[in-house]
Amino acid sequence: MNILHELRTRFERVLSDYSPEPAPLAQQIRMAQDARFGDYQANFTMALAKSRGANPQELAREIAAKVDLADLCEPPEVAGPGFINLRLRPEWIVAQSNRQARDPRCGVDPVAQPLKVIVDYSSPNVAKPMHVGHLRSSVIGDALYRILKYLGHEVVSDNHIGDWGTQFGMIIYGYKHFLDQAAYQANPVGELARLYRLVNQVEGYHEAVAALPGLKDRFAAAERAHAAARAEPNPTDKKAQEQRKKQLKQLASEETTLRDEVASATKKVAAVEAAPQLLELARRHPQIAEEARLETARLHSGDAGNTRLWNQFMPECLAALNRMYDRLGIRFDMALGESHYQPALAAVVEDLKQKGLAVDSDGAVCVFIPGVEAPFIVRKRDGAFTYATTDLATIRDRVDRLHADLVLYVVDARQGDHFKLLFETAQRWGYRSVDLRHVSFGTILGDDRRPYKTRSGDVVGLESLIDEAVSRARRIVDENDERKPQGADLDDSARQKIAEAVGIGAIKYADLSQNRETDYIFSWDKMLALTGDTATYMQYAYARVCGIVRRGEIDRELLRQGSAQIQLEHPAERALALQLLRFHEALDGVALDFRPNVLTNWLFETANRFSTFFENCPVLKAETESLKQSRLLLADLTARCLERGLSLLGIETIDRM
RNA sequence: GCUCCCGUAGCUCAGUUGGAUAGAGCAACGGAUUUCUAAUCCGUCGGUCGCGUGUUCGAAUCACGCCGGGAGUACCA
Repeated sequence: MNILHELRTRFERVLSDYSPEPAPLAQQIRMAQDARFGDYQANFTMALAKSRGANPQELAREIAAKVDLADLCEPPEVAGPGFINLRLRPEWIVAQSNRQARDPRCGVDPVAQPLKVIVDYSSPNVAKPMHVGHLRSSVIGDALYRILKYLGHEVVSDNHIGDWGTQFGMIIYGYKHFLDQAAYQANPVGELARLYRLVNQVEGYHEAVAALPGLKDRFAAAERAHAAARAEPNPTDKKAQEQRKKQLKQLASEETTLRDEVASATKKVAAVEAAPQLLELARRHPQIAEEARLETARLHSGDAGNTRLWNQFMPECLAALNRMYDRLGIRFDMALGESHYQPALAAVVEDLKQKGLAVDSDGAVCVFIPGVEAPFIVRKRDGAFTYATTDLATIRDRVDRLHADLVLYVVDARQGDHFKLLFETAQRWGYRSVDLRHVSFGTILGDDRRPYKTRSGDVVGLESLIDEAVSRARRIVDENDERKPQGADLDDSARQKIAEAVGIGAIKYADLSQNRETDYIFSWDKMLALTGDTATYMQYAYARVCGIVRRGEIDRELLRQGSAQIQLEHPAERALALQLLRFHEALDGVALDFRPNVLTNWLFETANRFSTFFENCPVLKAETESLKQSRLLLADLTARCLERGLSLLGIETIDRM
């Protein structure tokens, strides 16, 4: 039961007498912002009265009198300029709560018309170890997958892994020239990662050496230009002053950018020159970038040796990825990587050309979208396909074969331009019925608020992030357990299990609780915080219910099957029960714009209200047996909703902590 | 140059397609434990919602213009 939805439906029936478009008006029924205004409020009368030239308060009273709400609300009140305030009837809340307490789905009815949804997320490059940058896509995507599925949609998760790109050529080149056989035997993926980094570093070295003189010249020129502009007298005219200020700023920013580039290139060169072995290696492989590209090209054209290497590397790489996903509790229904679509790419380009969508330009094959300057390159000058081509082939497959209604791409906001072009091209190509959505999220920034760059060297690996989170959690678990008044009651394995759930939950929650659009500042303390608005708080509330149940030796299953009835006398009980009834609302809220933080908000509020209930309403020592049963049922329902809600975010619960 | 995003309390952020007196967490300070887990609860302090103009009954939210920060922008994905 979605209360909000129910109220809107009831109002809509009346509103159709007032407007040909009652739905948008009914949308203006909201949860009340202030408890004094009741539980829900209708805000549409002011706008409606305006368009009809009526008095809003009179209109509000008129509509309020017509709406059939008697079973679920107290008589509506009109307040202020024409708000209709709605307060739910206690009996109605009680009846709904009792129903919800017995409902295995926690009061969430499946959607009437399920959609076929494909959620595309995580998409790491198999050649490189996963790092914090992959976290957001993986965690947000997994949560959306679970939530949409729970709402009743037919959802498929797909890990569109990068297993066919330039990086593979680099690994193959590294494998052929720099392999440490013993290290590869011991830890294949670790050695491949080392090879990737090595090739990347040497490539970067040559690039930097080649670019440095030019960069230095440009930097010096920028410095001179900036100095010269500064030396000029300040004009007296106000407009000219502003213009000068702007110009100076621009020159300063150019200077800074070039200074950074020089510094970065110098650093790359210095790093290699500081290590004689590296330098020697670089000298022996002057064409490394070009050679690595050739290895990629050979792989793509079916070269037997490189294909054999690819087949040799892939299982190891995938196994390493899966170990990480296992630990994070993330699973995919399919993992169709770039290589999977390789055979289909030529046909995509041909088709685009035939339909007149793609044209030759500077030797490349591009789609041009009117109004957009940048081309959408589906085939490079050297004949290779790009990720644009792969993405188009993927859409074709997802629509033609999988019959997708909706495809979510959970990808960094910086790829917004790519998706804009991709979706536009797909439409023109004929894929109009499918809803393609870029579920974008903010960039991970460093502590200095500057974008967190993968190649900066200071990459925080996902593995070490998780280890750190778990060990921090373990320390808290130990401390807390030993401080218990009755004495510690957890053995080592129990503590470790709790630490895993709490630590990993903390990481996920930190990501999910933030509006996905905003940039994310990477901070150990924030990501691993275990007090306040964190997963731990919800897990703790859950564990407290389990504590009550344990202490009272209650069989929760039997409790639900029994005849106990929820009664809501104390304000804390009412507040909690009403909050629990809004579970469905919260999930619908997530689905509306694919924002998991709507669910984290709900969970936090729920745990909050439970804590208040816990302080004020003794359960096992309730005054009467029926009150005890009522509170047990309410606590059980709270636990089930918390457990369900957290699990929809991919966060585990533990019975004691 | 063009396109896009961001600017809310000391810090990190919410703010549900415009609603009533802008909310949390952290930090600071003060309380609460003979009572089901104090990883908690209750309270205090803290804000020209970057600035300005406009749209209207009503703006943190919408439009336009500034200021400040960031991202993307032809063959990497």
